[in-house]
Amino acid sequence: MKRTHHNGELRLTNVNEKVTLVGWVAKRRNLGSLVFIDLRDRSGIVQLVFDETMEEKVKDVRNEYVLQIEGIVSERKDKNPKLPTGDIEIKVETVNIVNTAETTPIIVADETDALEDTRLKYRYLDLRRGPIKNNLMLRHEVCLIVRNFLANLGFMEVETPILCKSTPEGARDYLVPSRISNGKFYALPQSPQLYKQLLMVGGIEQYFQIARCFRDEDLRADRQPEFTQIDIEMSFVDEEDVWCVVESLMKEIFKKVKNVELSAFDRLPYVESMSRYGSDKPDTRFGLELNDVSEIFENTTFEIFKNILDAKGIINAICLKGMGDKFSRKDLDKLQDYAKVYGAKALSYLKYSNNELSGSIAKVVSDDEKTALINHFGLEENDMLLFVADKKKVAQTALGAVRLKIGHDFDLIDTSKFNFLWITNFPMFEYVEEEGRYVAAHHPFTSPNLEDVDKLMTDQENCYSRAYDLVLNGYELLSGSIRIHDQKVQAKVFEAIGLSDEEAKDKFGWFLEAFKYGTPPHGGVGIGLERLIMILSGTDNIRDVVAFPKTASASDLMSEAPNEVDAKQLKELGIGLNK
RNA sequence: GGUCUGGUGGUGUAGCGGUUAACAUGCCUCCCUGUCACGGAGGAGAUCGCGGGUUCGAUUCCCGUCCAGACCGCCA
Repeated sequence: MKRTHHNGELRLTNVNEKVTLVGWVAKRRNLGSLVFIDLRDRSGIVQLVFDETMEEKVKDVRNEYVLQIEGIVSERKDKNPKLPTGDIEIKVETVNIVNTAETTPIIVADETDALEDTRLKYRYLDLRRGPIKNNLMLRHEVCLIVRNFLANLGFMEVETPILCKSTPEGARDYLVPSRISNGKFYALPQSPQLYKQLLMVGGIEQYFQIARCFRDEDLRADRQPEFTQIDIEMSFVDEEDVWCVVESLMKEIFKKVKNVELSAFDRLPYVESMSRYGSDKPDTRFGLELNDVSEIFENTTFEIFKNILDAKGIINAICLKGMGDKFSRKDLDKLQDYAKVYGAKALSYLKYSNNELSGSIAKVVSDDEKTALINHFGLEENDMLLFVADKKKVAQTALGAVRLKIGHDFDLIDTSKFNFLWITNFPMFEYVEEEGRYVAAHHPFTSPNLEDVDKLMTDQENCYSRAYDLVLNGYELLSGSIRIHDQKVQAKVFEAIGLSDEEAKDKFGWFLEAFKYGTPPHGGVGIGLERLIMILSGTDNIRDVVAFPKTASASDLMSEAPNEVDAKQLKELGIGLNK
């Protein structure tokens, strides 16, 4: 179909040119024998003018009709500074109505109307609008940068299987029944983890893939059941090598997309991140750091604090400078409810005013303790302290969540910043009370810290790993690790998480078999592409950066997937219906 | 699995124990030669998500359910 220009690109320099344009009717303004039509294509909008000789031909044209027109680019008398093409318009000479359109359920031209569920049901109409389309274009641009940049560094892209063997540990798998082997199942990959490690065994040395991953877990504003990972793995490397590649990749992306020069990324060990921010993905664009004030209450007579300290819990506090008068009793109750969501039993507070501490625990805190608090925080008029006393992890995460909420609610966050932060030295294991055992905090192929290898069996609690996350503005942008390449260490790790030789062989034997034949030291990362695009585009909703996303209940409002299938299909798969 | 919020013309909202269910926008008809959120006149369009209960009477109150969203659990 003939077309000489893209609508949004026409400028004064095109004046007097004869052009052929195509697109959708974004808006029409009929002034009788003079008609204006805004014609939209992917590049933008241009105004068409139809004079009295043309009016008859377009009088039945409606929004979203598809037109092809020929006309002359002309300079406007009244320019529209709001439009990139606002200096010119097209005097139309011929018009071809290529297709008609019914009245659309959402008004494409009005980008504020319609709630998200309606927009999702008619996603193809939502895509005609600017915001989602621009995010997809940005995503495309980033993927191109990634491919070119990594290829130039010597990485090669390899596709790994989508139909995989189900791995028991970790996220819930999406299962695919096998028709040829009734009763057996494939799993969709949670990530290409095992395959990319086998590529390292296979001598690929530097691999990457823009890989689709699947996890059958509940959704969140930043989580979809299927998502894309920029997956990278490298042989003969340690942490510094991996971090260097990732940093330079991020610098390239931010330079090209945002024209921002990133400085070297900060690093923070996991334990310190938890104690200072109460999170392993801290937003460091603002302060309000957590303080462990347990020592001040060492000899407290306040029963609740005493019991918590006796049970090896901690008293955590944050200091809100000059904000005491910003919190009413009701606000503090609400904030306490918020802390309770994260498992805290209470959120206590003390306000400092007229050289005195008052508040929820003022009566049960001794004068010595008050003096110690005032000195510790250097309290001044109208400062306020918030406390969570609990098991260490609860005290940290609950107060960390409160910290973040206050940061958001009081606009303490400098949104112009991009704070990259490596979180390092993650714990190797995590104790799961329900199962009564330690599990791998990352995955069981993560290498322990070399100095902690001896602790694998004796002191799991204090065993740290060579896993790392890259955090950007409070989002976990990627996870990665240096993997185990030594079979003996691997066997110890399996033993530590209570996996017998037999079980390990049954579950991962196909994978471990490969490690017998000369495995290079290797490591890598998986970068969450959607989260990166979210931050680059400034949205906090992952659905805004996915062409056809799922709802919170993992369904597609447009196609109505998942759906019931024919009994015949199930029979072929050897799956019975409980009906 | 849990907590919370929402569901009213095509779309977005208002409302309320008894209404002719309101407003904006979109849609339809007519008028209009410089609009660009065009303007003007008129019109159509809603069993108030679904089921049950309370009540003389429920869109409104209660219970259940479905859908959408946020969060906790979960996400090696």
